[in-house]
Amino acid sequence: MINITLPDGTVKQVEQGTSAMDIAKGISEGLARNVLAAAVNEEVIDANRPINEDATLRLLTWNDTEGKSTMWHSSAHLMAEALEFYYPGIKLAIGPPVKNGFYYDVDFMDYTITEADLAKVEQKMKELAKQKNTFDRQEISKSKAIAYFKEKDDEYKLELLEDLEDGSITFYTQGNFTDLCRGPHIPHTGFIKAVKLTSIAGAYWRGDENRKQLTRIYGITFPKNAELTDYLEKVELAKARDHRKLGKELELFTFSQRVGQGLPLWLPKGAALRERLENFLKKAQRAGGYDQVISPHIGSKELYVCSGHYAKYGEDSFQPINTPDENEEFLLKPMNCPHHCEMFKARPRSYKELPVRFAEFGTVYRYEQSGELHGLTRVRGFTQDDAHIFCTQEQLKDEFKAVIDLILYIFKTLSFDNFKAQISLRDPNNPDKYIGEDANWDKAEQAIIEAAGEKGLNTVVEYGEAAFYGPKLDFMVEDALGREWQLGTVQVDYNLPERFELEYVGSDNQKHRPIMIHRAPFGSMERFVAVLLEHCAGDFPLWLATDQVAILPISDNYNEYAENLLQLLNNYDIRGFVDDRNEKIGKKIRESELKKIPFMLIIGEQEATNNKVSVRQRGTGDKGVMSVEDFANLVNTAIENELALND
RNA sequence: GCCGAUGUAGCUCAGCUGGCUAGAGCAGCUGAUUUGUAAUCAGCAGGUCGGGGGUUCGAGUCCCUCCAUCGGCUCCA
Repeated sequence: MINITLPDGTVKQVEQGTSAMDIAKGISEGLARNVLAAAVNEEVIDANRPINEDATLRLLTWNDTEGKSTMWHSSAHLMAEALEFYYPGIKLAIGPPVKNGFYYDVDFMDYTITEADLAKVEQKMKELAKQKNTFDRQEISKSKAIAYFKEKDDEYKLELLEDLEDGSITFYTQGNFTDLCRGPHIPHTGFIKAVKLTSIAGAYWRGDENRKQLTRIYGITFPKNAELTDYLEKVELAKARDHRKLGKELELFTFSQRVGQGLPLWLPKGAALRERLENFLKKAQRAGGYDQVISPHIGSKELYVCSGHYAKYGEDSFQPINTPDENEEFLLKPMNCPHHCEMFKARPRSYKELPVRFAEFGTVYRYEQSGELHGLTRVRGFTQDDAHIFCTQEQLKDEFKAVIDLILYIFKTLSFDNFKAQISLRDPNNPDKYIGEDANWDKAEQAIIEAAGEKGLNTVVEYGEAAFYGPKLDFMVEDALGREWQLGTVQVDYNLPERFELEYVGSDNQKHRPIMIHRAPFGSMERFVAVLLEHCAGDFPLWLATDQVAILPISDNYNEYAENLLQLLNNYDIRGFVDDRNEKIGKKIRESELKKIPFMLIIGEQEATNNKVSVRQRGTGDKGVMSVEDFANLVNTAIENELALND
């Protein structure tokens, strides 16, 4: 007999070799019908595998993320089976579960498959699912596994097998389909009730653009049809908050083929929004001891040769601009750091003035691959809320922590609660990607890890995500469709100070090399506005709203009173406009709501006579009649609350 | 850059298997209406159907090519 400990602490004694499914049946048949897999000692395995020793057990259902991914993994196998039915002889690469569903990478050989073909594959999957075929696990020797895939002529599986140890190789079979797979899988295909194949994309074998491009088919499955319907509705709702759609509707920005792809045009309302964000950050930076600087949009090629950027990115950048004079070459500024280094060098520096903090809303230009461009989140010309801090080794950690505080303040003010703090370190397997001394890298990585730890940040570490000149702490936020974007970033750099031979005179009257911190709390104005737009679905907080109030006269008899009101409100620093069109009040209200204006003032006979305003709030409706002063206080108090640091 | 898809008026869309002067709603303009918490009515104007080339008696519709956009991959100083 063995002891099985359940999550609630109860211990069940069962025969050795009992499966999680047997235990589930012992608890209730209903539960057993929902068990997709099992976490035995926190290792996720097939629910029908025997348990041979004392263990903790969690029965995994659709409500567990592991349950979902097990189902999606099995769904990838099911899709592969359906694909082999229609396209015999195709070669299968890998088919894992992902965040929302699964995919399978397939070499379709001479077949062509388009999105129109997906419907029949879906149908086949449903048909196969109904057969309730079990997923049968089989341990197999490496030589037999190789023989199987040689027979099948699948070079991808054979390549995967090269990396696997004999004795650890398993096959899973359901229906007519057998795949090399570690598992686990759901008990049988019947759990899959709803199927949606979402898209076809190209994907390089093993993520390497020099290798063959395979066809990736994405899909998602559910245990109930209703859940699929819900999911599709959610996706539609998410699309409604897409910043590209909202940006157009709210007239914040636009693009023009004639101007060029990836080059955003900020319209008046968008420019005003940006300005408010910039002023907000500038104020916080002034308090933090930063000095604003300004540098030009181009720089001599020599500058970037010195910084090392030219060697790294020169070929893949906008190419140098040549002047009428020979041998003069300038590059569009791809980053601000080299300029700031030259500013630091403008005169000798004393330890007494460190840290020096140069801040600049610096517009930079990068030649992003055309397929990479994406709304405002990935563009070719963008403005970084950049700053470079030059400090001593002793000051590094405190400076780093102050930057983290600044970023958290901004995120908090804008209610970005769901961010991920990612520490990006070197890829230990790929040291050639990076420049600079190993010792400096070690120091810099250590400083980031410590500072993040001391600030109590909940971080994840990603190896290989560092910049080529130094490690980073990045703040990632998801967009409406769940894609992650890097916003705020802090980077420690020992490299540029070396390359630019930056120096300060210490208290010992000796020359020392400062350390540099690159940081951008927003990341870039473009990407930040994009993510902010999707975050608030265009309902900006009051302090950021383009127009905070729409004054809506009931007829043009009250236009004059409305204009006077606007003047009054302007004196209270409240932004707004009078909708003096010859339209009915219902229409004016509707349009103000659609334009997401936070407050509406309805002005008619009563208000004009009593010198009052009738207040309507976006989304919530009529707030009653009040004096102009009371309304102004209402607005300004709300703004103060939005901007208050409440910790 | 690569794979797949899409591109019709400022916006959202219709236009069947190629066949008369390409339609609608909203927005715009003109006029009427003077209005009380999510769309007043009427009229007018607006499109080289993304660009170029081809097939055809005839192309928004079929083919080629380029451009842009969308979903991914790769990349992201």
